[in-house]
Amino acid sequence: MGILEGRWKLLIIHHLLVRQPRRFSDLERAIPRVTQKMLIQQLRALEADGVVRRIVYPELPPHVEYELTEAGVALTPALNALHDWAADSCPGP
Amino acid sequence: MGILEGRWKLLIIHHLLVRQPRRFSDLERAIPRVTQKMLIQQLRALEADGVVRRIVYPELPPHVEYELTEAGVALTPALNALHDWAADSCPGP
DNA sequence: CAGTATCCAATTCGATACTG
DNA sequence: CAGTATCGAATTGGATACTG
Repeated sequence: MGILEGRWKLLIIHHLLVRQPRRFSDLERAIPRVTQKMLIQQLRALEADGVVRRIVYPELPPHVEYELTEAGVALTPALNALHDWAADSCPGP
Repeated sequence: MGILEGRWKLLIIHHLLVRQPRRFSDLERAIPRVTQKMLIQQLRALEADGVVRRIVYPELPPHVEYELTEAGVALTPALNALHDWAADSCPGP
């Protein structure tokens, strides 16, 4: 375990679950306060953990897409459960 | 969100779900590589987040127990889902 | 037993600038 | 567009010693 550590991984996976695939700049826009550095760092980590797949289209300008692997998609129930919990237990006005 | 960050929180909650309540030294033994400092630190954070309740028995020697609040118990489905996912997606030989 | 207190190393994170 | 490089600040984590 420990695969889901880091402030951004859950958010990244969440946004990939909402819409797939996503381009790098797409994710950048979807997650407002993340820096490029953190985004790429966490994406690489998720890739290394087998949760995210990186697809490069050798075009100009560069085109890279990210999508969830099967293992990544399999996180859906867990993320939903976490989301529900957060909605119930961390109510905001 | 971000309540579950930190290396130990999920472990602490897990052990509290397994058996409640737990004394401090209990948790210390249950989580081998945690230091006292980190354990108390994370427990305080969980307490502040309303996930864990701390109960002090004014005895000698001191006696303190920790248990999950309702919000903490409500994490059960999420933790189970994560556990299942880990079992499926991070297979070890 | 259930913590505190210190000190120090390692890691994380953000801002900024630059590149193919 | 999709990164890489570098720096420094902040946070986190561990070891150790001590206390009511």
